[in-house]
Amino acid sequence: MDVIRRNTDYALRAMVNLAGHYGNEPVSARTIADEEEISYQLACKLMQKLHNAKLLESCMGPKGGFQLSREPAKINLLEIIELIQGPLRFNRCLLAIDACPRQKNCPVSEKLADLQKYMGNYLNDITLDELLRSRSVKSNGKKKRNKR
Amino acid sequence: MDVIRRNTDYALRAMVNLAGHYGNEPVSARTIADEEEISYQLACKLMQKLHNAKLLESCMGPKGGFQLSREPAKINLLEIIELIQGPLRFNRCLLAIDACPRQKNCPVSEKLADLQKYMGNYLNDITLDELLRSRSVKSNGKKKRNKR
DNA sequence: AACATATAGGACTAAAATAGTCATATATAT
DNA sequence: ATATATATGACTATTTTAGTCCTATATGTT
Repeated sequence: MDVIRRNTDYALRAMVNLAGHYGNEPVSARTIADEEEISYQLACKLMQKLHNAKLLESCMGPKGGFQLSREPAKINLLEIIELIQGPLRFNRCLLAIDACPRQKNCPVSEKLADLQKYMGNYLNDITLDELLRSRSVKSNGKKKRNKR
Repeated sequence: MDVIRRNTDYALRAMVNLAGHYGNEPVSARTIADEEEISYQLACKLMQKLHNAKLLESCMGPKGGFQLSREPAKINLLEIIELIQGPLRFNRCLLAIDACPRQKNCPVSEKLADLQKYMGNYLNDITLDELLRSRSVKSNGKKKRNKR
Protein backbone atom coordinates (compact mmCIF):
# COMPACT_ATOMS: atom_id res chain seq x y z
CA MET A 1 0.00 0.00 0.00
CA ASP A 2 1.17 3.46 -0.76
CA VAL A 3 0.79 6.65 1.15
CA ILE A 4 0.24 8.41 -2.12
CA ARG A 5 -2.41 6.73 -4.19
CA ARG A 6 -2.59 6.45 -7.89
CA ASN A 7 -5.14 9.21 -8.42
CA THR A 8 -3.14 11.50 -6.22
CA ASP A 9 -0.11 10.79 -8.30
CA TYR A 10 -2.07 11.64 -11.42
CA ALA A 11 -3.20 14.89 -9.87
CA LEU A 12 0.34 15.78 -8.91
CA ARG A 13 1.60 15.14 -12.40
CA ALA A 14 -1.20 17.22 -13.84
CA MET A 15 -0.40 20.08 -11.50
CA VAL A 16 3.29 20.00 -12.29
CA ASN A 17 2.43 19.96 -15.95
CA LEU A 18 0.25 23.03 -15.52
CA ALA A 19 2.94 24.68 -13.47
CA GLY A 20 5.10 24.37 -16.55
CA HIS A 21 2.58 26.43 -18.49
CA TYR A 22 1.94 29.00 -15.81
CA GLY A 23 1.31 32.39 -17.37
CA ASN A 24 0.58 30.95 -20.81
CA GLU A 25 -2.54 29.61 -22.52
CA PRO A 26 -4.72 27.12 -20.70
CA VAL A 27 -4.06 23.43 -21.19
CA SER A 28 -6.90 21.05 -21.94
CA ALA A 29 -7.69 17.93 -19.97
CA ARG A 30 -7.14 16.00 -23.17
CA THR A 31 -3.58 17.24 -23.50
CA ILE A 32 -2.79 16.57 -19.88
CA ALA A 33 -4.26 13.08 -20.11
CA ASP A 34 -2.07 12.35 -23.10
CA GLU A 35 1.10 13.83 -21.73
CA GLU A 36 0.81 12.41 -18.27
CA GLU A 37 -0.57 9.03 -19.27
CA ILE A 38 -3.88 9.31 -17.47
CA SER A 39 -7.18 8.09 -18.84
CA TYR A 40 -9.00 11.07 -20.31
CA GLN A 41 -12.15 10.64 -18.26
CA LEU A 42 -10.23 10.25 -15.06
CA ALA A 43 -8.19 13.31 -15.85
CA CYS A 44 -11.40 15.28 -16.27
CA LYS A 45 -12.58 14.11 -12.88
CA LEU A 46 -9.39 15.07 -11.19
CA MET A 47 -9.17 18.45 -12.88
CA GLN A 48 -12.69 19.15 -11.77
CA LYS A 49 -11.79 18.38 -8.21
CA LEU A 50 -8.76 20.63 -8.39
CA HIS A 51 -10.91 23.30 -9.93
CA ASN A 52 -13.60 23.07 -7.27
CA ALA A 53 -10.91 23.49 -4.66
CA LYS A 54 -9.86 26.70 -6.41
CA LEU A 55 -6.45 25.40 -7.30
CA LEU A 56 -7.29 25.78 -10.97
CA GLU A 57 -9.06 28.23 -13.22
CA SER A 58 -11.03 26.68 -16.01
CA CYS A 59 -12.27 27.92 -19.33
CA MET A 60 -14.72 26.09 -21.57
CA GLY A 61 -14.77 25.88 -25.31
CA PRO A 62 -12.09 25.65 -27.97
CA LYS A 63 -8.79 27.05 -26.73
CA GLY A 64 -10.17 26.41 -23.29
CA GLY A 65 -8.63 24.31 -20.58
CA PHE A 66 -7.09 24.74 -17.17
CA GLN A 67 -4.56 27.01 -15.53
CA LEU A 68 -3.14 27.24 -12.05
CA SER A 69 -5.01 29.88 -10.12
CA ARG A 70 -1.92 30.71 -8.06
CA GLU A 71 1.72 30.81 -8.93
CA PRO A 72 3.52 27.47 -8.64
CA ALA A 73 5.54 28.66 -5.65
CA LYS A 74 2.32 29.14 -3.73
CA ILE A 75 0.88 25.68 -4.20
CA ASN A 76 2.28 22.91 -2.05
CA LEU A 77 2.14 19.14 -2.21
CA LEU A 78 0.15 18.64 0.93
CA GLU A 79 -2.87 20.54 -0.24
CA ILE A 80 -3.01 18.59 -3.47
CA ILE A 81 -2.54 15.26 -1.74
CA GLU A 82 -5.14 15.92 0.91
CA LEU A 83 -7.57 17.29 -1.62
CA ILE A 84 -7.50 14.11 -3.63
CA GLN A 85 -7.19 11.43 -1.01
CA GLY A 86 -8.30 13.09 2.18
CA PRO A 87 -6.24 13.88 5.25
CA LEU A 88 -2.94 12.08 5.63
CA ARG A 89 -2.87 10.21 8.85
CA PHE A 90 -1.13 7.34 10.50
CA ASN A 91 -4.07 5.69 12.11
CA ARG A 92 -7.65 6.49 12.80
CA CYS A 93 -7.10 7.45 16.40
CA LEU A 94 -5.00 10.47 15.58
CA LEU A 95 -7.75 12.52 14.12
CA ALA A 96 -10.06 11.48 16.94
CA ILE A 97 -13.03 12.16 14.73
CA ASP A 98 -15.19 9.72 16.56
CA ALA A 99 -13.12 9.80 19.71
CA CYS A 100 -11.53 6.37 19.85
CA PRO A 101 -12.35 4.90 23.24
CA ARG A 102 -8.92 3.32 23.38
CA GLN A 103 -7.09 6.59 22.98
CA LYS A 104 -6.12 7.06 26.61
CA ASN A 105 -4.78 3.58 26.45
CA CYS A 106 -3.04 3.78 23.14
CA PRO A 107 0.73 3.99 23.43
CA VAL A 108 1.12 4.23 19.72
CA SER A 109 -0.59 7.51 19.17
CA GLU A 110 1.79 10.06 20.71
CA LYS A 111 4.86 9.02 18.84
CA LEU A 112 2.96 8.70 15.62
CA ALA A 113 1.34 12.05 16.10
CA ASP A 114 4.80 13.57 16.06
CA LEU A 115 5.76 11.71 12.94
CA GLN A 116 2.54 12.71 11.31
CA LYS A 117 3.23 16.35 12.05
CA TYR A 118 6.67 16.04 10.57
CA MET A 119 5.26 14.53 7.41
CA GLY A 120 2.63 17.20 7.08
CA ASN A 121 5.16 19.99 7.47
CA TYR A 122 7.55 18.36 5.08
CA LEU A 123 4.97 18.03 2.35
CA ASN A 124 3.65 21.46 3.09
CA ASP A 125 7.08 22.84 2.33
CA ILE A 126 7.40 21.35 -1.11
CA THR A 127 5.88 23.57 -3.76
CA LEU A 128 5.05 23.00 -7.39
CA ASP A 129 7.85 25.19 -8.64
CA GLU A 130 10.40 23.02 -6.87
CA LEU A 131 8.98 19.93 -8.50
CA LEU A 132 8.86 21.68 -11.80
CA ARG A 133 12.52 22.59 -11.57
CA SER A 134 13.63 19.06 -10.83
CA ARG A 135 11.46 17.75 -13.62
CA SER A 136 12.84 20.13 -16.20
CA VAL A 137 16.37 19.18 -15.31
CA LYS A 138 15.75 15.47 -15.54
CA SER A 139 13.27 15.38 -18.40
CA ASN A 140 14.51 14.57 -21.85
CA GLY A 141 11.24 15.62 -23.36
CA LYS A 142 9.84 12.33 -24.57
CA LYS A 143 6.11 12.06 -24.19
CA LYS A 144 3.81 9.24 -25.15
CA ARG A 145 0.41 9.51 -26.72
CA ASN A 146 -2.66 7.95 -25.16
CA LYS A 147 -5.51 6.40 -27.13
CA ARG A 148 -8.20 9.03 -27.67
CA MET B 1 -6.80 6.12 4.33
CA ASP B 2 -4.33 5.38 7.03
CA VAL B 3 -0.67 4.61 6.81
CA ILE B 4 -1.19 2.07 9.56
CA ARG B 5 -4.02 -0.26 8.73
CA ARG B 6 -6.43 -1.87 11.09
CA ASN B 7 -4.77 -5.26 11.15
CA THR B 8 -1.43 -3.64 11.76
CA ASP B 9 -2.91 -1.79 14.65
CA TYR B 10 -4.22 -5.06 16.05
CA ALA B 11 -0.82 -6.64 15.69
CA LEU B 12 0.83 -3.73 17.45
CA ARG B 13 -1.59 -3.93 20.34
CA ALA B 14 -1.02 -7.65 20.61
CA MET B 15 2.73 -7.19 20.64
CA VAL B 16 2.60 -4.50 23.30
CA ASN B 17 0.35 -6.74 25.34
CA LEU B 18 2.85 -9.57 25.08
CA ALA B 19 5.67 -7.20 25.90
CA GLY B 20 3.85 -6.62 29.16
CA HIS B 21 4.13 -10.33 29.93
CA TYR B 22 7.68 -10.76 28.78
CA GLY B 23 9.45 -13.32 30.95
CA ASN B 24 6.20 -14.79 32.30
CA GLU B 25 3.83 -17.49 31.10
CA PRO B 26 2.65 -17.46 27.51
CA VAL B 27 -0.56 -15.61 26.69
CA SER B 28 -3.23 -17.26 24.56
CA ALA B 29 -4.71 -15.77 21.41
CA ARG B 30 -8.06 -15.89 23.15
CA THR B 31 -6.85 -13.67 25.96
CA ILE B 32 -5.22 -11.23 23.62
CA ALA B 33 -8.31 -11.09 21.45
CA ASP B 34 -10.41 -10.27 24.51
CA GLU B 35 -8.08 -7.74 26.02
CA GLU B 36 -7.24 -5.93 22.84
CA GLU B 37 -10.69 -6.07 21.30
CA ILE B 38 -9.79 -8.10 18.26
CA SER B 39 -11.94 -10.86 16.78
CA TYR B 40 -10.57 -14.17 18.00
CA GLN B 41 -10.10 -15.67 14.58
CA LEU B 42 -8.35 -12.62 13.28
CA ALA B 43 -6.10 -12.55 16.30
CA CYS B 44 -5.09 -16.14 15.56
CA LYS B 45 -4.21 -15.20 12.02
CA LEU B 46 -2.11 -12.27 13.08
CA MET B 47 -0.33 -14.21 15.81
CA GLN B 48 0.51 -16.88 13.29
CA LYS B 49 2.03 -14.32 11.02
CA LEU B 50 4.08 -12.86 13.84
CA HIS B 51 5.12 -16.35 14.79
CA ASN B 52 6.20 -17.30 11.29
CA ALA B 53 8.32 -14.19 11.21
CA LYS B 54 10.03 -15.39 14.40
CA LEU B 55 8.81 -12.49 16.43
CA LEU B 56 6.90 -14.86 18.67
CA GLU B 57 7.40 -18.25 20.25
CA SER B 58 4.30 -20.39 20.41
CA CYS B 59 3.28 -23.33 22.53
CA MET B 60 0.23 -25.51 21.89
CA GLY B 61 -2.10 -27.08 24.37
CA PRO B 62 -3.56 -25.95 27.68
CA LYS B 63 -1.36 -23.33 29.34
CA GLY B 64 -0.03 -22.69 25.87
CA GLY B 65 0.01 -19.42 23.99
CA PHE B 66 2.49 -16.90 22.68
CA GLN B 67 5.54 -15.10 23.96
CA LEU B 68 7.90 -12.58 22.46
CA SER B 69 10.94 -14.34 21.14
CA ARG B 70 13.15 -11.31 21.86
CA GLU B 71 13.10 -8.78 24.62
CA PRO B 72 10.77 -5.84 24.03
CA ALA B 73 13.66 -3.43 23.64
CA LYS B 74 14.83 -5.42 20.66
CA ILE B 75 11.62 -5.36 18.66
CA ASN B 76 10.77 -2.19 16.81
CA LEU B 77 7.64 -0.80 15.24
CA LEU B 78 8.83 -0.88 11.68
CA GLU B 79 9.36 -4.62 11.55
CA ILE B 80 5.90 -5.29 12.89
CA ILE B 81 4.27 -2.82 10.56
CA GLU B 82 6.06 -4.05 7.48
CA LEU B 83 5.44 -7.64 8.42
CA ILE B 84 1.70 -7.15 8.52
CA GLN B 85 1.10 -4.69 5.73
CA GLY B 86 4.18 -4.92 3.57
CA PRO B 87 6.80 -2.26 2.96
CA LEU B 88 5.92 1.29 3.86
CA ARG B 89 6.28 3.49 0.87
CA PHE B 90 5.08 6.75 -0.51
CA ASN B 91 4.36 5.74 -4.02
CA ARG B 92 4.99 2.79 -6.21
CA CYS B 93 7.91 4.33 -8.04
CA LEU B 94 10.13 4.48 -4.98
CA LEU B 95 10.64 0.78 -4.71
CA ALA B 96 11.16 0.57 -8.44
CA ILE B 97 10.09 -3.04 -8.36
CA ASP B 98 8.97 -3.01 -11.91
CA ALA B 99 11.08 -0.03 -12.83
CA CYS B 100 8.53 2.69 -13.42
CA PRO B 101 9.20 4.04 -16.89
CA ARG B 102 8.38 7.52 -15.69
CA GLN B 103 10.98 7.51 -12.96
CA LYS B 104 13.58 9.58 -14.74
CA ASN B 105 10.83 12.05 -15.33
CA CYS B 106 9.29 11.99 -11.91
CA PRO B 107 10.03 15.09 -9.87
CA VAL B 108 8.13 13.74 -6.94
CA SER B 109 10.29 10.77 -6.15
CA GLU B 110 13.49 12.31 -4.77
CA LYS B 111 11.90 14.42 -2.13
CA LEU B 112 9.58 11.65 -1.13
CA ALA B 113 12.40 9.18 -0.97
CA ASP B 114 13.98 11.34 1.70
CA LEU B 115 10.77 11.56 3.62
CA GLN B 116 10.28 7.84 3.33
CA LYS B 117 13.74 7.23 4.74
CA TYR B 118 13.01 9.52 7.65
CA MET B 119 9.80 7.67 8.39
CA GLY B 120 11.48 4.31 8.25
CA ASN B 121 14.24 5.37 10.60
CA TYR B 122 11.79 6.96 12.97
CA LEU B 123 9.67 3.85 13.24
CA ASN B 124 12.73 1.68 13.41
CA ASP B 125 13.78 3.58 16.50
CA ILE B 126 10.61 2.99 18.46
CA THR B 127 10.70 -0.27 20.36
CA LEU B 128 8.04 -2.23 22.17
CA ASP B 129 9.37 -1.39 25.58
CA GLU B 130 8.90 2.31 24.91
CA LEU B 131 5.33 1.73 23.91
CA LEU B 132 4.81 -0.48 26.88
CA ARG B 133 6.06 2.21 29.22
CA SER B 134 3.77 4.87 27.85
CA ARG B 135 0.87 2.48 27.98
CA SER B 136 1.42 1.56 31.61
CA VAL B 137 1.53 5.18 32.59
CA LYS B 138 -1.66 6.07 30.79
CA SER B 139 -3.64 2.91 31.37
CA ASN B 140 -6.16 2.76 34.14
CA GLY B 141 -6.54 -0.95 33.78
CA LYS B 142 -10.06 -1.26 32.44
CA LYS B 143 -10.44 -3.99 29.88
CA LYS B 144 -13.53 -5.09 28.01
CA ARG B 145 -14.62 -8.61 27.23
CA ASN B 146 -15.26 -9.80 23.69
CA LYS B 147 -17.93 -12.28 22.71
CA ARG B 148 -16.40 -15.76 22.60
C1' DA C 1 -7.05 -43.19 27.10
C1' DA C 2 -10.16 -39.45 26.90
C1' DC C 3 -10.85 -34.74 27.03
C1' DA C 4 -10.33 -29.92 27.00
C1' DT C 5 -7.55 -26.27 25.52
C1' DA C 6 -4.37 -24.42 22.40
C1' DT C 7 -2.04 -23.29 17.97
C1' DA C 8 -1.59 -24.12 12.45
C1' DG C 9 -3.15 -23.06 8.31
C1' DG C 10 -5.75 -23.39 3.85
C1' DA C 11 -9.80 -21.83 1.59
C1' DC C 12 -13.23 -18.95 1.30
C1' DT C 13 -16.51 -14.77 1.81
C1' DA C 14 -17.60 -10.14 2.81
C1' DA C 15 -16.87 -5.45 3.00
C1' DA C 16 -14.72 -1.35 1.96
C1' DA C 17 -11.96 1.60 -0.62
C1' DT C 18 -10.27 2.94 -5.00
C1' DA C 19 -10.22 3.47 -9.84
C1' DG C 20 -12.40 4.01 -13.90
C1' DT C 21 -16.48 4.54 -17.27
C1' DC C 22 -20.80 6.28 -19.28
C1' DA C 23 -24.04 9.41 -20.54
C1' DT C 24 -25.52 13.89 -20.82
C1' DA C 25 -25.55 18.86 -20.11
C1' DT C 26 -23.54 23.32 -20.90
C1' DA C 27 -20.31 26.89 -22.39
C1' DT C 28 -17.65 29.29 -26.06
C1' DA C 29 -14.50 30.29 -30.06
C1' DT C 30 -14.61 30.15 -35.02
C1' DA D 1 -24.03 25.88 -36.86
C1' DT D 2 -20.35 23.29 -35.44
C1' DA D 3 -16.50 21.58 -33.10
C1' DT D 4 -14.11 21.70 -28.94
C1' DA D 5 -14.05 22.09 -24.13
C1' DT D 6 -15.43 21.70 -19.29
C1' DA D 7 -19.23 20.04 -15.56
C1' DT D 8 -21.41 16.53 -13.21
C1' DG D 9 -24.15 12.67 -11.51
C1' DA D 10 -24.68 7.87 -11.63
C1' DC D 11 -22.85 3.77 -12.24
C1' DT D 12 -19.54 -0.34 -12.69
C1' DA D 13 -15.44 -2.74 -11.99
C1' DT D 14 -11.37 -3.79 -9.66
C1' DT D 15 -8.47 -4.29 -5.99
C1' DT D 16 -7.37 -4.38 -1.40
C1' DT D 17 -8.34 -5.34 3.18
C1' DA D 18 -10.76 -7.58 6.80
C1' DG D 19 -12.90 -11.29 8.61
C1' DT D 20 -14.86 -16.20 8.88
C1' DC D 21 -15.05 -21.25 8.47
C1' DC D 22 -13.34 -25.61 8.78
C1' DT D 23 -10.28 -29.08 9.88
C1' DA D 24 -5.87 -30.71 11.57
C1' DT D 25 -2.55 -31.21 15.18
C1' DA D 26 -0.19 -30.69 19.59
C1' DT D 27 -0.18 -31.02 24.67
C1' DG D 28 -1.41 -30.68 29.61
C1' DT D 29 -4.80 -32.75 32.95
C1' DT D 30 -7.73 -36.15 34.90
